[in-house]
Amino acid sequence: MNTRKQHVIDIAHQLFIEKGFQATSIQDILDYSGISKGTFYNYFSSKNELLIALFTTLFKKIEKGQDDLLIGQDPKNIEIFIKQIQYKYETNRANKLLSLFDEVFYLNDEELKQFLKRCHIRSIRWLYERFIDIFGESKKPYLLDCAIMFRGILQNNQKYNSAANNSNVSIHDIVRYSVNRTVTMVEEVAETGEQLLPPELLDSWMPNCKKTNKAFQQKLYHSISTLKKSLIHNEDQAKYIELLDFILEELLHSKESRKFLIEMAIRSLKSEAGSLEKKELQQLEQLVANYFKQLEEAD
Amino acid sequence: MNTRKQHVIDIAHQLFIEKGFQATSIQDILDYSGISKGTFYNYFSSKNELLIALFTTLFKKIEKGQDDLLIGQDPKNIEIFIKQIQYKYETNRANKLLSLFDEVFYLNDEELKQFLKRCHIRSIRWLYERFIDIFGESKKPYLLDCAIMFRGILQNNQKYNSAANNSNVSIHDIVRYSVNRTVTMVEEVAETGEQLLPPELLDSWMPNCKKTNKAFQQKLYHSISTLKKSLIHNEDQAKYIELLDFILEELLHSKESRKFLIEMAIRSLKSEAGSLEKKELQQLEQLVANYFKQLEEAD
DNA sequence: AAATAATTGTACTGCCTGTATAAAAATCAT
DNA sequence: ATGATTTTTATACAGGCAGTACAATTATTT
Repeated sequence: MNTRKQHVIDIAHQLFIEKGFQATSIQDILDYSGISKGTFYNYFSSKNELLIALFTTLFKKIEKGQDDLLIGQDPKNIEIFIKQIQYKYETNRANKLLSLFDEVFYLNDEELKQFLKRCHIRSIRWLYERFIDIFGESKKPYLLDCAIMFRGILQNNQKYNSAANNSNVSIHDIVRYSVNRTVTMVEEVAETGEQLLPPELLDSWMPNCKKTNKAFQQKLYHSISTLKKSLIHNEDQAKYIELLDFILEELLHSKESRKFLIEMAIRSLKSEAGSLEKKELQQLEQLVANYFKQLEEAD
Repeated sequence: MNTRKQHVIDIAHQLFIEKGFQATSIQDILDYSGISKGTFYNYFSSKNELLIALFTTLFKKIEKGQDDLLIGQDPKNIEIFIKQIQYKYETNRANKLLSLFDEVFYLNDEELKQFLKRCHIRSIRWLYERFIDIFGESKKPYLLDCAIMFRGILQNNQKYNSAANNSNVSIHDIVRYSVNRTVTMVEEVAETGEQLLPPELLDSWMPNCKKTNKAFQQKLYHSISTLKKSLIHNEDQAKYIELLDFILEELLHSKESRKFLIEMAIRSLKSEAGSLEKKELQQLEQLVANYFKQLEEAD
């Protein structure tokens, strides 16, 4: 990667650590890195893209560090696992990755959200597979649940421990404590047979990005809600809202959206709309047209 | 409370559920509730204040609901506890409270953050005290850890279960499963004597809001970082940054800030500052003056 | 040296939160 | 009921933000 671009990422990372993502303006990044706005948008199409680039490099680094710890070692050895987790959390802490991750997850950007979800699932899957190494194939049906709970236990212990900053407990202690709890849990649920989520779910989570679909949903939702808003004080409000809700429903929740119905609904709205809504309706029409075009291409 | 004001809160709540807090603009709230901007800012001093008002009413409602379930019942009975937790999570889900809470925690507003932290600690304390009811005084030293871990287990189980929306596991099952794990954990740590956080910490967390202090910190930090930024291309950058960092350090991390040193530092900066920085320096001076005044009043 | 690509500076759009204020409407006190 | 006070409205405004547009300049390739 371009060293200049990497330099911008590093500066941004530093600023995100100090002030948080949302509190850091693009102008801040420009001032500190000494590049111009044009160059920034030549490198990244948006602030969120920069964040994705940052996360990508950090996650790669962490994954590599974790994998290196396993090389030439016995995967069954739980001490290695502890070292791996400890490494991850120490790196996270140094980079304030967890806060950043939390802060950013609920931003109103489908692409970013999908990316973060994928990272998330990836790390759960990693845990799950390491648990198979450690606890054996026979415990498999319970290990997704245990991976999820281990994550919760560790994360919360870590969070409250750093809140109690006077505490002299080290990350190593926290990891060991959390692992100890998990070992007992695995034994217990394997004994009683209790299960919440079957591990097969992981497969259905992984490839299922549907990125374009989600982005479409967001745009669609935005368009419909703008239209609804512009109708608030209209006398035939109820009728129009019904039509808009129908379009939404038909596009998102029916197995196969009926194109002619939706087109008819939009036409009907257009014929009675004021000039203000007309522009928005045209956008909606375009959006729907693109959606169907894309569907046909996929066949 | 004013019914009109409550109505605005309800409308806002609905919008936050549908679109999220950040994606809902004040204009949206005005349009849907039919009030004017002036009235809005008469009711709430900011969007964040509105959110605090919303959280306050919701939390009160949940706490009351939980307490009502305990009336006339045996506090030792774990079934009642399960019902209480189930009630809380069902209400949370209906109100999307957890997402809202997560979304909003990292906004750049100290007052809001302090408020949310207090809510957080409050709920952990509630768990801890219920655990004392259930598991007995003898287990007390381990019950803060267990409350924290229970929260993590439950929250994660719940999160992944709703992600796997095809799952037919009910909230009740998730709560019961999580409680079962916790019961074993309590026994285990009481046996082995492992402890991360002593419960006495709760007391030191609770009253210690230091709201004004935190708000001051935020303003101070902002002021210093603006000044730093304006010095980026200054030749004596390093010297000034050193001075600024000293002021920050002395004000925030020394037991008793030495007023005369800080005033001297600011004077020295002022004497050599450009006109641009002068305005910002004056604000910093004012901020520091107010801080010391407040300290003296507190004595 | 010419052609191509990267970078800069600046002005712009459009959205946002929050402020200011004068006019209108509603409520209260006498 | 009327005069005083508070609440509400409408509207314009300030300042900050992300992102776009584009012509002028500087680097890099060929």
